[in-house]
Amino acid sequence: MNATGKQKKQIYRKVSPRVSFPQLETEILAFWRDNEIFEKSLARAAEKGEFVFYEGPPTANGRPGSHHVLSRIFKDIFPRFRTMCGYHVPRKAGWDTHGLPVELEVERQLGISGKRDIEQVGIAEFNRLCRESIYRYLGDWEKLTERIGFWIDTKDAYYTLSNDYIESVWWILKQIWDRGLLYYDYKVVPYCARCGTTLSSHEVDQGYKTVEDPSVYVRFPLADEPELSLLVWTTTPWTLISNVAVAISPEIVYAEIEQDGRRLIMARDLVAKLFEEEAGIVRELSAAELAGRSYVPPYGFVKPDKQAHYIVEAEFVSAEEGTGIVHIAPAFGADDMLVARAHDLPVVNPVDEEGRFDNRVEPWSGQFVRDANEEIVLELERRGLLLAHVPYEHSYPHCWRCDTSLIYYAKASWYIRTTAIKDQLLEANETVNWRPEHIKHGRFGNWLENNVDWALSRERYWGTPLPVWSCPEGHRVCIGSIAEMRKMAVADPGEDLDLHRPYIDAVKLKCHECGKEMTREPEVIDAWFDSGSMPVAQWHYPFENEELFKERFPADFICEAIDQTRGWFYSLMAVSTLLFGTSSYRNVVCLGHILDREGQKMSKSRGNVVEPWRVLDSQGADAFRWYLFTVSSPWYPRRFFPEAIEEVVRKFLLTLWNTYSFFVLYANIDGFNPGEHEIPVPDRSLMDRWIIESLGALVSNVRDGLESYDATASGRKIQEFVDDLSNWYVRRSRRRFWKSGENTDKISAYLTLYECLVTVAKLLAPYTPFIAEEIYRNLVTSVDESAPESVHLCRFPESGISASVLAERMQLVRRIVNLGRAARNRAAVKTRQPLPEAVVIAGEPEREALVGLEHLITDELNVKKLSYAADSSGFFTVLIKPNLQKLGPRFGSRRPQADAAIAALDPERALKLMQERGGIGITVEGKEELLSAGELLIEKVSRPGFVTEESGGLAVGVSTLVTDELMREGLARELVHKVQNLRKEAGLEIEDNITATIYGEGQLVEVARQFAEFFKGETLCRNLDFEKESRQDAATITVDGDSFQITIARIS
RNA sequence: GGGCGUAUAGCUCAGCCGGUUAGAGCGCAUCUCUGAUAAGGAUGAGGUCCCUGGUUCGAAUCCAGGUACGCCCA
Repeated sequence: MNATGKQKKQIYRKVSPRVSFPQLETEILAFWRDNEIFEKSLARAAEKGEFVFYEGPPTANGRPGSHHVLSRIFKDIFPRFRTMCGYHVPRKAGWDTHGLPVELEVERQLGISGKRDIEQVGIAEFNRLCRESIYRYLGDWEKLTERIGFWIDTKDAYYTLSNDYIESVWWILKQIWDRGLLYYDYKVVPYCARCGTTLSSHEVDQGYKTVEDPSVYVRFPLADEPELSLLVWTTTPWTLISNVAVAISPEIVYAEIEQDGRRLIMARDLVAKLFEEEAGIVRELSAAELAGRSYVPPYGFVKPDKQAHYIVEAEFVSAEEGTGIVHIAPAFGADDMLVARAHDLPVVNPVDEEGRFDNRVEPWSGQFVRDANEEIVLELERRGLLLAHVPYEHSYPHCWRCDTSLIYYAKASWYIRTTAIKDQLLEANETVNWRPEHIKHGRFGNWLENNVDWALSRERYWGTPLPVWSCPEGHRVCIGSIAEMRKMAVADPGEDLDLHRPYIDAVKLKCHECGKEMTREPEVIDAWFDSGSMPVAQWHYPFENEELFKERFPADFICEAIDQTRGWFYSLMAVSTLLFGTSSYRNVVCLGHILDREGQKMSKSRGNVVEPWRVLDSQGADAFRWYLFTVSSPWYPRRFFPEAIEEVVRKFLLTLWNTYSFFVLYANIDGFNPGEHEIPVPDRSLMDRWIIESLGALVSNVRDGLESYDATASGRKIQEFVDDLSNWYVRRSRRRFWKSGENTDKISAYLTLYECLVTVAKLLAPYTPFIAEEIYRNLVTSVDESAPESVHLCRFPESGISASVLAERMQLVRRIVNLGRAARNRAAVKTRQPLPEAVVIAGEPEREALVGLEHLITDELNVKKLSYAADSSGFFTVLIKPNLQKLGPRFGSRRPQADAAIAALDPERALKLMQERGGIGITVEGKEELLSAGELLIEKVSRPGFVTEESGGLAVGVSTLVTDELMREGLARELVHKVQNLRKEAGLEIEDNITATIYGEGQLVEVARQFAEFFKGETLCRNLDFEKESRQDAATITVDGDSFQITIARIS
């Protein structure tokens, strides 16, 4: 019996209700590390086989931020869950180490900018610094990864910069080459002629400015009908020199017009826009009539090597502005290049890499193209080809480094013909389970539908070198392995060759066809190809690990943020589809972004990034994780700021913690060991059965949720359960733990609470692995030596509980309690003051549902008895309302009249009729209509003498009659309450016994005498004495103006 | 410019199929309970359900067009 205070050995480690989660987590981390728990979870027999996870390699090119925490914990939770379900879930880490961001970081660090600068530094040195730069932040990443509890094997990580990795990538490229899908061609890119460099779209975005360009309307006479001209519009006159065709749209109607004695062709709908007065339309022409006709080009500096200068049809031509006839210069426009490809047009490019006309363009040779615009316009005018010339203001990109206006320029690069496997890609996508679903046929599906060939090469330095060598004769070879390269090498490159530039560039091969020396093509490849190759390259397949690769392909689960749809999600799928014709992943969780408090994207430049360590050090990883898992659906963008996490700590983690510490406190006092007792659930109280059933429902819910990759809904369910457990089960069961002696009811309560806590710990293990471990270890491993040493080595709970009506019954109890409390509040009577009666106004079904649960209501409301009033007549005001859900469909547009007829009924009479005859007639637009019971809603309220609260058809009245006896009992409870506070203030332990002496006289002392036994039982008081004299050094207790003095002392 | 997503209380979010008085938590005010609790309960203040139009007896919900923000593409 706890009240005796006899000392027993503490079974469980004492738990302070005050806890520092960050400190606790540090201890748990040490436990995991020292005992190799992660390794053990991997080493266990996998009953259910492999569950394959692929780590999308982060670029460790800067410090990790809060958004990385988001993706990394989602990468963690599902593998943890699957592991607990009996799968073997290897988690190989990986690092994306190549690419432009790394180079830019090094450029910044060196204070240089651009390719010329880099080459001045030297590629060897530059790449050495790139390599260094990657490793600089790796430690930060590993530290954060461990701290947030992301279990991934960083010791066995793959690095995209390793020779093994590169060799696998080469092998993949060779497969693609052998199928003829790797080719070299022109692509039009934004280009800064001054810096001599291509700009990425991101860089282009940074440099848009509003500028004024000449916009010209130029005549292109038809070859076989020179007096009739096509009217062409352009804002880049300098590109006219490279014209090879004009494009028209099949959607547009064209017209021949006569203007100032000239006959012109242009889009009919633009005629009025271009010429202020109505121009003379001679006739209309369809695109089909025009297509294929030849015209006289404006310039003949460069002779095209293919058929050119005729009219083609293209979808992109619009009738928004211009003339509906678009001049095509494939070297200087992306759309133009597409048209050129489609029609096998020549690419004419008389512009050098510095943006100047070459010597073929005699008049302007050596001049920067945009600077030549003005003279070109004048020259056109002299020849009578210029029809109009108007300044045109528009937004145009400039180089963010040097402010030079960019040109679009055809650069040759290497492509993978992904368009050839588009159908396979679409098929592969069908096999993937996307979360959220809309990505599949939305963003990602659309992207696949609009697939264009993969621009693979980059004229850069720090990346996987393109394994293509060529000889002066134009023979080319793609190398698929180091061995192959060795065999063809002119001079053996040595064993420890770094496959990066510049070392690989020095390797020369001997051409199989002509015997001449082959040099490597200078490009490196897109870093996305590296990461997309990871299913193969992480294993150095096919050079080794064949078994491993086969076992771990494809992935069951991957997870990244939404910006990866065109990034890793695509590159991963494209590479595996190219190689094997299938997707490399089955399930993918696509996360939204983390925004700041204002809904703006977090970025370094805005300075609104929340540093993850700030959260981890003050609130801990579990809090961070729980917040991110449960605050909203992970695929929505979510606003985030550190204070938001405080709520999670208070609301969830501390509630759980206090429930746990409550259990440990009492279980230690009672020496409760679950292994020593067995009480079948059906033999326990309704309260116990209720919470066990709720737990069972929770288990199935969480299982279902995690199986379908939804952590949020089930996380919220856990939170609700913990709230119920703490604020209803424990709250209502507290006296059962406190009761003296050992009895079935008390043991039932312990067993029940124990089972709830242990199960919740297991359910939480994937979510909040730290607190779950703490609770599990203290509650389970302390009493069961055969239990797994870590919650993460346990099996995830299974639900064997079938649904019953108990949940609904308890729900009813809680609704009644809520109404009763509301009523008390309204009557302004404290809960400590007992009241004679609460009346539940409800029907027979409710009455039956409450059998066996009444004590919960009387206890909670502090009333002497619970009674029922089923028959409401005479006690209530009755209200009737139309049931719109039923009457809407029935009456349709006549419903307002029906509403009016119902409103005109006498509610009392209507209720009576309804009860007696089951129906009531009304008149709607002169027609008799019979309403049945379900078609009206009936509400009842209030009863004289009681304070009544009503909600949702249920009402509870509380009698406010306080008799003298009840008042004295209320005072007694006040006394107990005050003395309990004294005990607390005196620092007494919960199980300490005391003696007490009361000094003084008056009503309050009389109450104490009358309720002495009650008082002694509640306060663990062995001896209560009374003295008449008051004593000034004692504590004073005052209730309602009456007071006495009291001293208490602990019995040792 | 195009595609996809998001918008509900001061804040973070629920709201299924169209239905009656649009909810929860936090925060604020007042009251209250408690020998586990940093907790719990009650009441109150707080809403242009982003805007406009449409469908419907009835729209936060469905449709169309817009606005703002985010991502991707051009």
